[in-house]
Amino acid sequence: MSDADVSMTAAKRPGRVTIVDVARHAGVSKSTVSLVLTGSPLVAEETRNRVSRAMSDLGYIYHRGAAVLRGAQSSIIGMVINDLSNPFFHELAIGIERACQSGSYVTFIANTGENSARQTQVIRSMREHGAAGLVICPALGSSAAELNALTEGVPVVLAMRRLPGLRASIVAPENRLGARKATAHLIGLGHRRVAFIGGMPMVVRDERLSGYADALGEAGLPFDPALVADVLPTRAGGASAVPGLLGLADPPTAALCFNDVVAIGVIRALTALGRTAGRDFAVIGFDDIEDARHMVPALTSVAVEGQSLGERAAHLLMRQIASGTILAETQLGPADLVIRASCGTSAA
Amino acid sequence: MSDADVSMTAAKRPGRVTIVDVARHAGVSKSTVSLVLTGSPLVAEETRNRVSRAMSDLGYIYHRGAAVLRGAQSSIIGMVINDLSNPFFHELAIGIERACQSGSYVTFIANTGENSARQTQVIRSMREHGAAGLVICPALGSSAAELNALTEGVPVVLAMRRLPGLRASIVAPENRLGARKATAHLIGLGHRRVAFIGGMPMVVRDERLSGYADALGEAGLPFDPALVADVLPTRAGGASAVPGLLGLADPPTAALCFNDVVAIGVIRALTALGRTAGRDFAVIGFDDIEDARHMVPALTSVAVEGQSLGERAAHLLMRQIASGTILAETQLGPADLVIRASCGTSAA
DNA sequence: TTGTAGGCGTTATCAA
DNA sequence: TTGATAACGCCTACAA
Repeated sequence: MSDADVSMTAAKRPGRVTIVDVARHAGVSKSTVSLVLTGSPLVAEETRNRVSRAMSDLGYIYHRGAAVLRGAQSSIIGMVINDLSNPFFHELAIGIERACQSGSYVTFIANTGENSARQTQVIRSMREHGAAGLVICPALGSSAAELNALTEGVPVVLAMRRLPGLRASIVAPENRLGARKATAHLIGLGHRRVAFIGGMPMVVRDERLSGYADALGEAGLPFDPALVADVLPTRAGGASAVPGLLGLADPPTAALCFNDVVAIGVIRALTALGRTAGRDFAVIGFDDIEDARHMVPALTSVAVEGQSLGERAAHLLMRQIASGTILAETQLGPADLVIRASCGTSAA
Repeated sequence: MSDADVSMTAAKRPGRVTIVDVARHAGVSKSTVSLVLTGSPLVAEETRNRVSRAMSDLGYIYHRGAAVLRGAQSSIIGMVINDLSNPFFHELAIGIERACQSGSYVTFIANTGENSARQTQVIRSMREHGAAGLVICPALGSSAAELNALTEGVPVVLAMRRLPGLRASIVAPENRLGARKATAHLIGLGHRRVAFIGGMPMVVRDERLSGYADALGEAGLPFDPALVADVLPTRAGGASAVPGLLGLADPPTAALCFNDVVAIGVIRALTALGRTAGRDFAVIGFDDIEDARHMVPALTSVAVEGQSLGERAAHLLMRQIASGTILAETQLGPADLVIRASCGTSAA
């Protein structure tokens, strides 16, 4: 009880207004203010109005941290995204956010940039801030064991990318089926040499590659490793694969790309080499980002509905938070081929 | 791998590990644990190790909310973005996030979708969660008075969009100058009828329109309201303006677009009408989003460096948070014309 | 170098 | 219907 403290208090910051201040101003106890805040029906109409007026008079702001400390449910949902510069993940994030808003949760977002060390940091940080649940698109090289430890006690939904061994729910598209349909379409157009471009070693890529192989097998075509280009799933990665593929002794006439961003890079590289996608070379992407339909030529792609995938992930998570259970449930979304100009109408 | 639901036993509700648990496990007092947490040099090496081991043994997670309640600095920075589906704002957000990370702040993001009621909600929510500062791209129709009340006591930096009357710092590009340079370039190519497409009534749009008018005036050309299309700053908005403009008695041969997204819509509409941007009609965008350089034709645009703008906004904010002051400082960033194919090399 | 005693803003429990 | 009081997990004194 020092005098110094008292004078400091008097000169305190733009004094944070607390329920005690509100209570004094309204002439009630702080318990009553709390009852008003939590919307209790026990408080008299007259009193409620007086308290509400006091709150706006004083510019009171609810201190959620204190409430959570006392035991209230946290309303924070954390989103951990591997690559926000890919428009697809951005669409996914919008969907998650929309659903969270309608459930009156607040989203926390972090971009890991495929860096698993950074991912560890941000997940820890979100937990320190009391996140009630997490939607994670794991960065490349994530360790399931580490993530399990890090997310102990909170529900987690993986979006798009599975991570074998992780105790979490999963929302993802039918990658294998989608890739099979796309490849079959190219084969149906008369292509016999179809490349698969892009993607790093991880489940999504393996699934899409399997679908590609499925379609080749069904058509009696050989799986030629020379036609599979392991490049970064970026525009630059896609572009970098093209010269090598076209320089093969028996070059491909079509390609299924790991995602739309890669496809955009491929189309750009083709253009630079004087070829036209959809006429000289068929290109199909994956994800069907919004840009796909606005490109020239418009990009044929496998639509996975990023926004609604995000919404479903968020709903699945919110359900677990509300029920206090942690599930390991898998929801598969559609992957439908949307045919546009970039794959042409028949083999060149 | 079945997708059947596997529910794990949930909710060991009363099981939060606190510093008291850590202290007991390590055989020290909770103050000592606190000292270790805050990195105090006062604690013995041996003790520190024992405590650290106890923390990882028990899976302890720091409770930042409790620390903030006690008086620690909040490490949350809120980003309030008007339209995350525009790649430009996404680049801005990445820049903000990167800077915040390097300052060991955590970002909170919310997309208002140009809805000012929603903006009020999310700002209130961020404050309830103890945000130390806010970066805001105000939604259309924001009220300065309301925002002033809502952000009382925390530093705010407006990014891109000013809001007259708001007590806040501002980081924005030289819109007027950039628009003037772009328009002058079109005029220099021989165009005499230059349209301005897109944008809603707000400061950014007024600035860019003023720059456009400046350049017309300098060249002795008239400002013709018929050439100014007030459409939504979206792809669809841009596309919708084209037929009307081309149908004028004395149609434009070039257009400066409010932003790149609008320009993309314009180019698409031109293509649909059998015209080619850069050959039959010159198009310049604004912002220079990453996609601009990958389009066909590549989009001439006014580069405003979204990521570095975001970084500067974040730095300005963090400086204010650290110093405990609230400034109203304006920082103007560059707006440089990047010439690519979409504006052609001479008037058609 | 470590331990003890509050108190931050809120809510839950009990009384009144 | 409202009020007093005790936590929640952490940090800042101050004492040992």
